Amino acid sequence: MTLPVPLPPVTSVTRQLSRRSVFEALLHRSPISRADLAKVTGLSKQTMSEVIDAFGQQGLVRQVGRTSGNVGRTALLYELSPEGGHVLGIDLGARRLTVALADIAGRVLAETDEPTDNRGGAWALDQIARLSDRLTRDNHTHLSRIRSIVLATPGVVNPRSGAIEMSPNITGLGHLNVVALLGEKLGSPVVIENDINLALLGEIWHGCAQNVANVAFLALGSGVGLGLYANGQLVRGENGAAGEIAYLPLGGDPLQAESRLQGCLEYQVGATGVLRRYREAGGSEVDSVIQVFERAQVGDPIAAQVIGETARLTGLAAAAVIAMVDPQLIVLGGSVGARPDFADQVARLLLQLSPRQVEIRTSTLGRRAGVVGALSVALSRLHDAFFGVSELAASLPLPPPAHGSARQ
Amino acid sequence: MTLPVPLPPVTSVTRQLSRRSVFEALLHRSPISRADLAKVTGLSKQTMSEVIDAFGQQGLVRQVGRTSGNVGRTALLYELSPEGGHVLGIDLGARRLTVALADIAGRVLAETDEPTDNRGGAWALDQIARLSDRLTRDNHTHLSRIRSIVLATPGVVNPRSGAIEMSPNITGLGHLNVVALLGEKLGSPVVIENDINLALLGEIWHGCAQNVANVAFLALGSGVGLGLYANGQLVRGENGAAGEIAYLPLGGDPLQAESRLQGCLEYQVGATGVLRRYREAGGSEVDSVIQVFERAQVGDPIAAQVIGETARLTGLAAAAVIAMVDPQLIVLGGSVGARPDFADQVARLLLQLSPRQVEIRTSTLGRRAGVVGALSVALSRLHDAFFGVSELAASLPLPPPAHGSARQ
DNA sequence: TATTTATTCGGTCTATTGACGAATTAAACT
DNA sequence: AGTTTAATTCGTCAATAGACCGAATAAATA
Repeated sequence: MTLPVPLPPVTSVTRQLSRRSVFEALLHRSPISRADLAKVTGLSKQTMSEVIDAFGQQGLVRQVGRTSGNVGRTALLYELSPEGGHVLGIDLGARRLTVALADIAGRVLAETDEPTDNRGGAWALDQIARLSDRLTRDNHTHLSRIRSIVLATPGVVNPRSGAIEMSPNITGLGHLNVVALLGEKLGSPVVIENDINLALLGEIWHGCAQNVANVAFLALGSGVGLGLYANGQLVRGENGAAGEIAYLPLGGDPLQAESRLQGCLEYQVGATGVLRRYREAGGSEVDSVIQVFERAQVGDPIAAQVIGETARLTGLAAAAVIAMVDPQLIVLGGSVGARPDFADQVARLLLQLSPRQVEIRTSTLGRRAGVVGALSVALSRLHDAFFGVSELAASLPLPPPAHGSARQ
Repeated sequence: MTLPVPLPPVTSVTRQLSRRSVFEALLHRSPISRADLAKVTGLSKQTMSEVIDAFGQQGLVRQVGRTSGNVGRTALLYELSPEGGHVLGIDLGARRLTVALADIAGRVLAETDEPTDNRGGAWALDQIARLSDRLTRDNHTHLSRIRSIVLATPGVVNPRSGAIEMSPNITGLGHLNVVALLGEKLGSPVVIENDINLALLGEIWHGCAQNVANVAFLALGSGVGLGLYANGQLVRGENGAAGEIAYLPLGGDPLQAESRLQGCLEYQVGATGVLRRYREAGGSEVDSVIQVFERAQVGDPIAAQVIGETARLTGLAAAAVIAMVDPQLIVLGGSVGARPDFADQVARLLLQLSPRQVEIRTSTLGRRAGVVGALSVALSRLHDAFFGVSELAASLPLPPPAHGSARQ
């Protein structure tokens, strides 16, 4: 165990670009020799040796053996070292708290979960700190070596301040400065992101939506929500409220009191909505949507009808998503949405609802999607902190209109 | 008039970055002296002189006078030269063809229009070539000096191939390879983009949506369409069909034949839909939506009711946009949507439909929006061709999942 | 021996720094 | 008032450091 890895010293832009492309190659092709790295990146062998030396001194890279069997001198092989830094992904759900640990190379080292402390607020934050501390210690590292943390939480997360603006399911979280408190407890920069957005990114990184630039994630569980990924970027919206489709004006009168309170769509397809409709249609006593599904499977016609209506409304929401953002793929997730029988019904309806056919898949990561997505963002943030060129990547802004623009 | 400007010779990445930031400063602050440029860009005076010299030799920059009145030596002032290159924006509408000319600094030099050749197809392309040729000659330049052309057209434009996939309003355009044909006629690279997307970009550049990162443009005229701008980027969708909200399942039964043919929403709020509803409600003989508005203004209750219903459905569509992408601003455009009386009705309805209030504005560029947006894209493409750093991808791609990822 | 890897050396390109002359205004002095 | 001096700013020159590459060379191995 070496000393904590220092931040890389300031280098010139061009060296930083070289470092960046070497890092990227190491990320995707390790273990790899310096000669191969030079071929892949287009840099010279000379530059490569310099960069690898610097990486080695920072603990970013380690040697892992050498080639054999080929003609010519054997080559030393290198890979990213776990010493380079670790990241934490945390999914703070209303029922379950999950924490996962990965290293800078994106290797998921461990994952653990337990029921969320139902006293909420500060207790939940304490619980996060405890669980994170244990997870790191159990895996030969320590909180002080964590370089980036991302927290998944339900509710609207302001993309500028990081504040949680609506968190109906976890009590007393909206009033806390979670970023500051958790950052202090854990000793690393913390970023908060909406759980559905992170579930989407999870599916994109390790799940059923890999290598896709335009995806929508439609989550249906106790509530309803949407994650949008367009042009290879997460769409957060101006206030972080993109994807809050509870208020989509579908499935009922959007002006009636219930719609305005809970959201028109969620009033119908949210868990309480499904149970209400089952009850009102004369269904027998149940206390979870899962039970309605079970009833339907054993032949309860009322349950089947209620679920069919839920699928119809979900299909309408999916059709709206397709019409508006034209994704290549829609992933259905959440405790209800991820059920294959349910997804099949939605997909069948979509055949008639939308003129352009879009593939429908069910979430492959399930409950893990959020925490995996949190890891992916934490990892990206760590990489950008080391090798970011954010100020360069943007397109040139156009000049504002001049006052004397010609017309004819 | 000098010789055609040669492309800049290949330079190193770091010099290219310097050139880029000098160009950007010139774009936004000209006329400006070399000393000020050095301060603004952070480069040294020495480097600045080298870059400005190179720009001058390429014809990108010209001297425009000198400072006076200040203490110290006078400074020479520089600005981008029109010799640096011109761009064309073209809006090929079903009724009107508009062409506009700008120089590399974003100065709009001229704009002209005439009725679209209603024979469509190849005739329209010939007409574009004629009008473009005339516009450039009338403004002391020539087609051969045009470096970038963007064409606005109704219909779905495939973002990868540039092919026009659905163009209901202009006959015989879908079967032509417009990019190749027009590029050959005009002698410059041509890019095609959906007219509503470009109208949105026009409002962002020179209209009512400046300095906003998340905007939606809701166009209501003969048809209905949407342009989305999120994270400072246009959302095109996987097939370029983002914003094709004709098929949004609002305002009627999305499964009925008419909805599946024309789109559920457009069947109601498109021009033919409005006229049909007015006729079915017993309204007197009219042949344009404008006339229905005029009737309503002089007290025709049926016309008022029909327009109110149109506004209600437009409000529902806007509410759906707000719920899904959370824009900071919605711009209403198109011959119907841009009417202030109509927009007021929509805005009033939105107060009740959406829990979060979003500003509504009407298009300030009107019919010019498309061509202005085309200019802005043409300009951005020219800038990127000169100073692009596209190979420096914005974010490092994460590694794909390894096979042996840990769990516990 | 042929081939591949890794290192060393020299050359080029770019950017920065500090010094300097040129040009101009402000202030001081006769 | 007119002239001289100081201060300030602009742009260039020369020297230097960082980074890259290519060629030559040494090392290792089938």
